[in-house]
Amino acid sequence: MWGIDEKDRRVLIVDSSFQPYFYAVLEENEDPKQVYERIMNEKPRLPLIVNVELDRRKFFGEPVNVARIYCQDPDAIQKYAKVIRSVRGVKECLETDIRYSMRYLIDNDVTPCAWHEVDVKEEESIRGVQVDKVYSACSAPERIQKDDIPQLRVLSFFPICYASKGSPKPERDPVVIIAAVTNTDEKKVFTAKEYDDRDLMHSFIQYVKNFDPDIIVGYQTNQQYWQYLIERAVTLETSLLIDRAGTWPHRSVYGHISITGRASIDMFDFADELPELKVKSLENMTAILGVKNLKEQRIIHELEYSDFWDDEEKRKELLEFALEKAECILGIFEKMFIYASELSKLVGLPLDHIGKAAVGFRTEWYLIREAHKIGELTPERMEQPYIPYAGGMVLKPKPGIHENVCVLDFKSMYPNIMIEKNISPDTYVPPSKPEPDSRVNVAPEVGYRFRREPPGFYKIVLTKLISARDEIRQIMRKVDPSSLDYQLLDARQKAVKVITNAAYGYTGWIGARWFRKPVAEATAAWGRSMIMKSVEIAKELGLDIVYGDTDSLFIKYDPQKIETMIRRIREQLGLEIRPEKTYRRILFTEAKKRYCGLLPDGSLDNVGLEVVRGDWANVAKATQEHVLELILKENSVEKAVEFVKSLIRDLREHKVPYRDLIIWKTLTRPVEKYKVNAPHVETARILKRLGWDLTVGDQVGYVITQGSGRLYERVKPYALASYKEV
DNA sequence: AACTGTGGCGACTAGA
DNA sequence: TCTAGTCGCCACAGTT
Repeated sequence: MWGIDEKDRRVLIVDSSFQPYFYAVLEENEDPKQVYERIMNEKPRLPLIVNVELDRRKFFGEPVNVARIYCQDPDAIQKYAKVIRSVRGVKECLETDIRYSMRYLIDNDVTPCAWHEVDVKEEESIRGVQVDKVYSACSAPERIQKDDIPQLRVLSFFPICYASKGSPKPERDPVVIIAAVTNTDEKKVFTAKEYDDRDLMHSFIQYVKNFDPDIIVGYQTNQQYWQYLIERAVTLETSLLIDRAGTWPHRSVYGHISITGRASIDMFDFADELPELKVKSLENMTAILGVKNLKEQRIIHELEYSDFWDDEEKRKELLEFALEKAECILGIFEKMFIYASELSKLVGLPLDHIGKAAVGFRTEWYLIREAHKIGELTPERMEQPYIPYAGGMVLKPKPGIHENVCVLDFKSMYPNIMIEKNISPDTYVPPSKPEPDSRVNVAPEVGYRFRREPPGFYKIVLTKLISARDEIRQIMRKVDPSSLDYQLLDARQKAVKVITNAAYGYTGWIGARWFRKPVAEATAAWGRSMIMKSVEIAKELGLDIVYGDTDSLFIKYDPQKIETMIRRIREQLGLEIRPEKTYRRILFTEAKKRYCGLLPDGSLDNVGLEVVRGDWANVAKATQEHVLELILKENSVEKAVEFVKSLIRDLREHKVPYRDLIIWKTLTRPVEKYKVNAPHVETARILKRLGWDLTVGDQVGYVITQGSGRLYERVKPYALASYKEV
């Protein structure tokens, strides 16, 4: 364990007492002691087994006999489990694929980014290990209540690779600049001697060693830059020793690059946490987080790096540019750090893994920890066929403009349905099984059964999450909103909310260990039935419903009747529904999931319309937004028409900024795999021909040039077109 | 040759 | 993590 102690010393604690293990689940009709003997008989073939213990656990809620098999070498577990599986009386082996490091954290309830107490003995420092103290653990670490954040040393860096032709290639092209900025206000720019980056690499490595950061941040470092630096170091036949243990950065789980003893964080991985961030560039993320306005940011396109480097005059600009980028990255880190560490604490994945782990894995690691606490075994991951199921219900909107519309929302609908009906992977009663004594809840439409008692795994976990969030929000009310404490609590409740919301989707994910399609399907079915029943209640009261989506109803405002409706829903359905907001005026088209409403504070709520989509040019989005404003706020269609006319004039006269004409789209597959000639695909093909590497997830920006013919025949990458031809 | 209708692809958002 | 839903564009067939 790499950590920081209360005196801000960097420490390494080695706990050699921990033994990795896995479980063998025993057949029900077998005598556990006999199976134990049979397992022990295998010992000569499996010499690394150190101990076998019999125990009781639960698997999908069913009590089972298990043998916990301790194995000296974690790498041998998979192989050993294979042998043990064939022992008579062993049904299956479980938890064989839980990494040793995670096993340690879970079993000792050690939480990353949190304070713990542990009895230690000081040890001699280990060669090549860069810490203040090395200890061995004499006790299991114990979590303590302490929220202070220690003084962390953070280093942000931004490299610039010279590209002689297309994308830079590490075996050919040097790293010409590395800008580094620290949270102690040090700024450094390392440069190559023309095209020789040997010294640059050495001095950067030396600098990192000297500053000894706890956290190294960058942008696109996991996918790009670390790999580049690694391969570059190999090409130059130098070493890249920048960690605290004398090893190279290495690729680890989820495609993350690990730096031993430090947390290596790629801020790009956190771009998904910001839904309003459409084009995931460093510039946009910097702007959206309020670190620096777009207009104040220097722009040098990747295409131009080599031109700037080759030209002595412009080279200075490139250096300043790199430094600015490193500063922006540090700024982004500071805005996101608290959230990242709260998420890490909640889920239990280390800070450097949490960003790269997809939502499904975050949810899963949270569940694995909770399962361990209640003696529930974690299922193995299994291949599942993909079969879709029916989800939420969307009501047809009444097109046109409506005045005073109130939105009623069910509070955490799916989680609360799962709690209320005890829907869980372990409470599901398959058709082949008889109805248990505890009786069952039967889902509407789909007919799946879930036993009512005892509380299922999901009910336990979701109840805990929901009440945790309520508690945090209670405390927040008493805290000064501008304080650090408030930020901390807010980040904490957001992290809890994300995991709570993902729980339903998780059970329907075919990659999930706890995948049970009936769980997801039944939850959605109950959701549909709830909303339909609510519509009935509203109709009985004579309320006018103009729209609804999954867990919400849009109703013409009528305070008394709405009050009655809320009460009836609580009494008859057992769920909480509440007024979320009221629109002064709202516009629906004939389409579902698309509308624009005017809120009491005068702001517009744009839902689903082009305004909020990332695949429209800025000029189109801004125009739609303004038109909606004129219609909803000023009630004037004429003004809107006039505005559009003047905009078209501006467009023809090239008065609209070039940047606003670019259309961005994401590549969802390798360029060769596309079946159609879509504009963004054609753009990608052009870039590829010029030597630029494009992979899945890359965003391409293009403009449509003047002329006639198909759009894909007229596209150009935005950096390669001139305004005149657009 | 120019238009119209339709099915499929692809990207993205709304809601949990 | 899931499903529901929209919309633009392309490709192709059929009509004017």
